[in-house]
Amino acid sequence: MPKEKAPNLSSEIIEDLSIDCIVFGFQKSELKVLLVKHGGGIIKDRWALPGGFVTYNENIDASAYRLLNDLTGVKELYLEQLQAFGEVDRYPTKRVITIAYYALARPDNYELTPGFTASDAKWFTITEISNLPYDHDEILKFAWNRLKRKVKYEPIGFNLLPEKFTLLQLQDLYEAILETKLDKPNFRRKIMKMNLLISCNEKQVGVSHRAANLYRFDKQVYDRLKDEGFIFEF
Amino acid sequence: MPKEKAPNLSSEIIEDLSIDCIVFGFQKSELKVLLVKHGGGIIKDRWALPGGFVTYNENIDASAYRLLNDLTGVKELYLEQLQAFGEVDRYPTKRVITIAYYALARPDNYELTPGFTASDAKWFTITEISNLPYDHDEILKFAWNRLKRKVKYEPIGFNLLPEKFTLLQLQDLYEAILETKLDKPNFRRKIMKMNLLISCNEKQVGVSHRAANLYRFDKQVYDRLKDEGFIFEF
DNA sequence: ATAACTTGTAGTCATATTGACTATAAGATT
DNA sequence: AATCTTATAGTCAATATGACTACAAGTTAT
Repeated sequence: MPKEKAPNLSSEIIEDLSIDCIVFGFQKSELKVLLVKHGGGIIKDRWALPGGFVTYNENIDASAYRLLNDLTGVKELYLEQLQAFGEVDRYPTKRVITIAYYALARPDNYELTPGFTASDAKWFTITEISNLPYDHDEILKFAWNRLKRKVKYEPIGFNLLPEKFTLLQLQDLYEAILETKLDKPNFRRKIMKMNLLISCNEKQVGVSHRAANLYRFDKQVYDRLKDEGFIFEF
Repeated sequence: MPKEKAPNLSSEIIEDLSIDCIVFGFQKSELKVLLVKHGGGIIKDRWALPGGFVTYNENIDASAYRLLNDLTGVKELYLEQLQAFGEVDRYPTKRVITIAYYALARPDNYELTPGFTASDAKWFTITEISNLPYDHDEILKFAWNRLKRKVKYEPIGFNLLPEKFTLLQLQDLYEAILETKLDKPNFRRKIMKMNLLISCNEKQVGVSHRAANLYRFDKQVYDRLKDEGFIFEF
């Protein structure tokens, strides 16, 4: 059902409203974030969160998708709004309020193709990121805190892990997000009791130790738990 | 530390950016929401969430406070941002993105003094609210869902209950928010174990049945739990 | 080939928590 | 005095938790 509204419905940008995206990834047991290098403008050659301006004729969610895709080539991922950041002086040259979005993705699934205002795009280990321009450090911290809280009442991993994964990989993910160490047998017991995982009846290959069983998420249970919410104290 | 930035730093409004506030209250065992009647404009005489436009020289948080105070007289309450709502057609005459805030308050603490663009201000029982203009129904629903989720990992009640309250009042609050019935002895046991409540060693007066003990929140524990978060499955 | 090492997986156990109750207390009202 | 209503204490079986131990199944080193 397309909706049309007459006034100022153009693809001109709204001067004072931008979008910034935090895309989390998980790779080699580390939590990653996708950043872009600016090709020009006031922060030329600096790494920052992918973002840009909203236009009059697009929903803000659509704007986040478009910008992320144009800047990095990443698409078809689930973006969720975090919140707006609107300090008067957060942007140096004029008043710009930004709406932050975040997403979870598998870095290996994407070939990064920098474009639009981005001269480069790259996954960074989250703990090694600092001194981002504007208030991007604050936004990133906010996003990470949200993620830390989120993993306690919603299943997570579906968008971050390969389709088939071991219990240790899942545990590593939780440990990377929460920045803690968890007890292996207890983690396993807790996860298995949720009926969230289906055994693939396959073992991992190419590891120099006893091969672990591979699991995949039961999408039905996953979605149900995501809707209902649960309580997961680690 | 005042901050000054040169361009477009004026008290002119940002045409395409508004604020809407959901103020929750608790009164007579019911969850309430503060609405205002519009004194003019395109929804003259209709009840809606208190809100208005942001100006170039104020932070968005400050804007929310200002608008709420100007419209209803309510002030000195803790506002927290929910998120932005930015469908292209959410506002009829032009493109306006709104940032929603919510707060918890004690209705009895405030004398409502409608002003600015509001001709009236009133507390409504949440379950009786419907057909708000724009996307305010959606925003309200979103806010309530957030509150429902929030009570499960943060203490709540400090801003909603009178200073001294009974365990049943606290339980009524949870029941009103969550729209469920809870078991009295179990609720009591769970709450008491948190060390969140301090007995006032006083009984309620003027009730036509056995008077219950009065409690107040232990602010230290309350704030600590609010920071740390906890897990509360009812 | 065997030992040493690494990770996987099963299981133990004391303690704490939960949910569903029952029972009794302390008033107020009829 | 009987009958309400709400307060508050306690029971109990079932389940969950945290901190472990033990053993399995492979790889790599000697």
